[in-house]
Amino acid sequence: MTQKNRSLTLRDVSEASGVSEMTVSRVLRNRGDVSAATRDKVLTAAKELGYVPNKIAGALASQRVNLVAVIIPSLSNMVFPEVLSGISQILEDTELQPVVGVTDYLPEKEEKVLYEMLSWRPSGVIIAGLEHTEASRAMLQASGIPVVEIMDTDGDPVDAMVGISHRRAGREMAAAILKAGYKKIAFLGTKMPLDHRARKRFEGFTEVLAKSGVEVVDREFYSGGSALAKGREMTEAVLDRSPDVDFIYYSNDMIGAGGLLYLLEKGIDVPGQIGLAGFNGVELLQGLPRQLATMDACRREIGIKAAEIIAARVNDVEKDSQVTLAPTISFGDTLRDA
Amino acid sequence: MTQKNRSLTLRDVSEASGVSEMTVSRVLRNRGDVSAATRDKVLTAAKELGYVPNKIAGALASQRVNLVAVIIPSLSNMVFPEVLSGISQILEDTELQPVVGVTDYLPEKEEKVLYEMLSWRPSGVIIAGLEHTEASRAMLQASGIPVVEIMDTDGDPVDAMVGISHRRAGREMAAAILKAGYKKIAFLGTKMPLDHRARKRFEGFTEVLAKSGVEVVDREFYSGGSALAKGREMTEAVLDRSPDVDFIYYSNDMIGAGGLLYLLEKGIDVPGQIGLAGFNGVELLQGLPRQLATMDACRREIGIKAAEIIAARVNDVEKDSQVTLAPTISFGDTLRDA
DNA sequence: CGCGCAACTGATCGCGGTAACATCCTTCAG
DNA sequence: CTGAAGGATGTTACCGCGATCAGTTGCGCG
Repeated sequence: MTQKNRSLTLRDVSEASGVSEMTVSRVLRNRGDVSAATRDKVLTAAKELGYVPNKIAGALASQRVNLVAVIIPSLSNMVFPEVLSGISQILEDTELQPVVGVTDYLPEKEEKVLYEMLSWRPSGVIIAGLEHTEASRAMLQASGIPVVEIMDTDGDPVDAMVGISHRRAGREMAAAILKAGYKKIAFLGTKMPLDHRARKRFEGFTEVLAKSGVEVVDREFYSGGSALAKGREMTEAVLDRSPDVDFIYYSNDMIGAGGLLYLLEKGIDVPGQIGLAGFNGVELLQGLPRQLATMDACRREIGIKAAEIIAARVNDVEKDSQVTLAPTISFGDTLRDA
Repeated sequence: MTQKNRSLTLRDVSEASGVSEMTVSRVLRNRGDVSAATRDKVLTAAKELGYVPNKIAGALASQRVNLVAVIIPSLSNMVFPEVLSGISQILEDTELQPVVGVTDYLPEKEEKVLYEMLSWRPSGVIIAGLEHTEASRAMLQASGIPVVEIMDTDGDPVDAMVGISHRRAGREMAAAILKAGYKKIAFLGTKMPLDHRARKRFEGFTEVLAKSGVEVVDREFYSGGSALAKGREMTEAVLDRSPDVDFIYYSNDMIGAGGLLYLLEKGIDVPGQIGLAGFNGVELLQGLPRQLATMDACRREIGIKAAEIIAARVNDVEKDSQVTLAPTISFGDTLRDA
């Protein structure tokens, strides 16, 4: 209520409470010895004025910024908010705070976002993926702060790395599908150049199929739009084109769910006539008529581990910095369990 | 590659390029006149060193921080990422940058997050809802920066406000349901004290029903878990308890979708025997066997308008600062269109 | 030929804090 | 009674940058 337009400073509080700025600073940060009496005086004055410390000045003076940059491709993907929640959970017990940047899967935007973030001198960086522009890698390298690359472990990290092997995830799914006796396998996914992890899953997938002399009989890619609807459309398109398909592997659960709903509506026997599998294990989809076969991507766990590494490093503790989690396959009701 | 551990400053670049720090600063910010020759020298040196400007120092010196605090309850709700995307879209064309804080629907956490954000002296605040703690309102008030409260317009804003009237949304849905001839209406929603907007929709909803002498015959609330599965469970529970229900109003589309899937499985005639409606109009759900009746919450639009207000205010342009958008009902396939 | 102006560059100061050190009291053991 | 130890506070010197103002140069023009 008592506000001109110049924002308050320590000096205002110090004048209001009759002590030096330094003492106010000490009180507000709970640092050093301050008598109970002055502490109260200061606290009261600060509250009365509605003083909010200026972290900009504080950070500059102390050379410490308790922010962790978290750089992810998208927020609407469901996957990343879960990673974030793992990160937040851990950081909540520290003085660190996550700050999120979104790249829309664009390397140049990633570079821009990273630059922007680094210019705030965060205490650490958590960044999705191992593929970055030359410049981005250089910045990360040069930043001198802990960097954790997450989600994926198929490649060389700049520093630390936490994730799963998407190639292996693809391989395992392929193996499970073959073991269950499916032969005419189709793949439906996102446009790939953008999404390295989906690409790697596909590579692992085809690799194992190839070893058994099997080839993907059909494939279709989408971008944009409602994933559920796209899954439906693409499934229809594929069945139209290749009626003898007996398995469809989707690059994510959402389009898989669309496909599942479509097939059930058509009265097709799942998993008898056609088997299905997705990827991610999104909790959101529990509640479908059938449980889609999928593979958990350990999203929360990845966030947790990554945050732990950063938190440890910030306190100069070394932590195991190459963590490969093992995704587990869940057969659900759409993949015959061999 | 050439990195000890002390981070680079303007001085390093200035020494490397043989000009003053001030000139380097000008080049890097594209401000003032600098000859092409020196500009190149500086840019080269900066790139070679991998210099990233320190915004902390810059912000302190210039008293300008190009951040907009965006405070929302949750990221996993689907609704908020969409608002965010509207905000980003607008801010991308300015020098402003959104920074997101999440409150988990907890007023105390909101207060903490707000405090934290304000301590970075952002240029503006976009915050979900009109209900805040006393202290939060005071902080917003005292901050002296533009504040836009979003999503909801049933109440008094601290400053600007963009959203829809959730009471009205509830009223309109109730009217449509009554008009279609449904009489035995149940409500399924989230635990309410946390979510004021859901509460207001419910209030508006019952208000209109009451005017026609109709009362909600059953209700059920949930929290946590997979919304789809919860919708399924709750719907089952309600039908068990009140078999004569002929309409179910869900507080969000996700649980509505769960209910829809459940009813279809049970072979119940929708919307003949039982009608359904949700809220939000989430694009994600296109692709369900039937299109759920719903009401668009104008999420993207809200983000856009809010960001526009902030952007205008930052440039000292006044903008219409109380925007009430009109949600439109979409009958889909689960509500008889009277 | 010198003045005025534009184009460019540099020096100084201070943004709002904090680290580190200095100072002033107490208190209490010897 | 003295001095060491330590608690409570103040003083000083930056942190890295940008606003401001003060040069410096070159050039057109009267």
